[in-house]
Amino acid sequence: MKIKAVNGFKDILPDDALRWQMIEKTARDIFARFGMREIRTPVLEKTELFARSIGEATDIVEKEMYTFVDKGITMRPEATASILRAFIEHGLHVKQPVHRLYTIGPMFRHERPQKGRLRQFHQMDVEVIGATEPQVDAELMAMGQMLLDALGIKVSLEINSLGCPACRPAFRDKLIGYLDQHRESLCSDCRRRLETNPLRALDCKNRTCKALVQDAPSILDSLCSDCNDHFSAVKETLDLLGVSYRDNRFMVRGLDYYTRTTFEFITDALGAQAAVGAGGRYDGLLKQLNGPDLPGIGFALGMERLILLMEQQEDRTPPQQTTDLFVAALGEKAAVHASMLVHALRRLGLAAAMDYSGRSLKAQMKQAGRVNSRFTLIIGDNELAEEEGILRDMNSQEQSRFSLSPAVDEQAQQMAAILSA
RNA sequence: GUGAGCGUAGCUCAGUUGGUGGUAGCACCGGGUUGUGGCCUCGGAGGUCGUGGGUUCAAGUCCCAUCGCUCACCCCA
Repeated sequence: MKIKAVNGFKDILPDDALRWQMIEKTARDIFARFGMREIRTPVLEKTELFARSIGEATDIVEKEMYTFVDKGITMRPEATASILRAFIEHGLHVKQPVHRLYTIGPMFRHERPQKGRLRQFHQMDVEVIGATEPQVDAELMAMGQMLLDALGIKVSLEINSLGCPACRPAFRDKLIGYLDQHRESLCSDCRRRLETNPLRALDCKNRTCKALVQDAPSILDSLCSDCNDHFSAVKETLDLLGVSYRDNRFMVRGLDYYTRTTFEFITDALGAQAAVGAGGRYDGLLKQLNGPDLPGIGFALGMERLILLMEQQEDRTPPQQTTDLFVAALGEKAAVHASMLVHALRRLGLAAAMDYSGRSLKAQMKQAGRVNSRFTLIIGDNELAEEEGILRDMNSQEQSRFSLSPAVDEQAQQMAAILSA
């Protein structure tokens, strides 16, 4: 029986890794423009951290976590909790009033894998801690949009407000009242949600529930004046920044800690997985974790989903690794010269390669093409005798002579000059 | 946790109502070009048909089980 990767865990092979690097580079660059600084936290945390932040009654905590029961530790299902833990543990808040942080890495959830959903998946996660201003909410969404634009991914942005502890309970009661009236028409899931998390009935996909919910009381009508002002200011700022969005009063989030602003970047191109990025404000969460009473807001982008969309939507060809010079050597003496030259070139910062198997020139040329070599230097017995190799431009197919006579280091300098011209 | 579908070469896949010898393309190796990649052409190598059992004169093909994968529900990035 063959040993294979475990279900829901995927290898990222060399042909794909360059795309990952490109996405991460683009993200880091844009995050830096917004003053975000990287933080890296462990993938393992005390189980209690996630239970207390994400919420005991959420699906994630109830049945999706990879937990070492005997050790009381869990592989992170999301990044926010870990970042806040680190923030609190190291007392970062005393250094400055507002922290802008990001992290990129793997998350783990024990769900049934399907398109765009894995058990180990990767997120780019951004958190701003210590700022309550609605402009920050809008700025984060604008940043997300900027990144998605840079990657050539088309999505739409939907926003909502979930209110705060001052106004959400009243809405919750109103909603329960309404749903209870129509209890008979609700699907079995929603009848259960009525007890556990009535808000989630709002984005039920069942057709009759969907219709029913259209006439349900709207959270937006129940917001307290502070929350209402906040939400208005968020939208105003989005308008100012030229970020388009759509109100979606039915959008709720699967994590308990969200307050006020929530948002999702969604697509219809990924089957059941609509959200490629999502987040929101969590103003009471730090205090709840025994930290300072600071507001926070953040969001995460799903790397695998971004990649699926890019493969589907992109017009340009994916990046490929290239080689500056391939040296094709014929015979042992030539191979010795080649290996010294290749090493000297690498010392100078160039990507140089050769083949040690002593195969035919044709085979070596083929290899040069395979590694996307810009130039190939051919060294055979004739060339050694004349102390001049043949330098071939692989694109134009033009060939010229290259002196092999001075010291190897000087040849490398010469070559570097030619390659950078 | 629930439901459906699919497992043939490294990859993508043919395989007709069960009928002898398992396709092809891509990729790989070699020749045509005795020292020149991509294109062309010729050849080569590469398989326990997921695994186990059953039906049958005969199973890649039908049945059962099992393992694996995929998609969907739920939920989520």
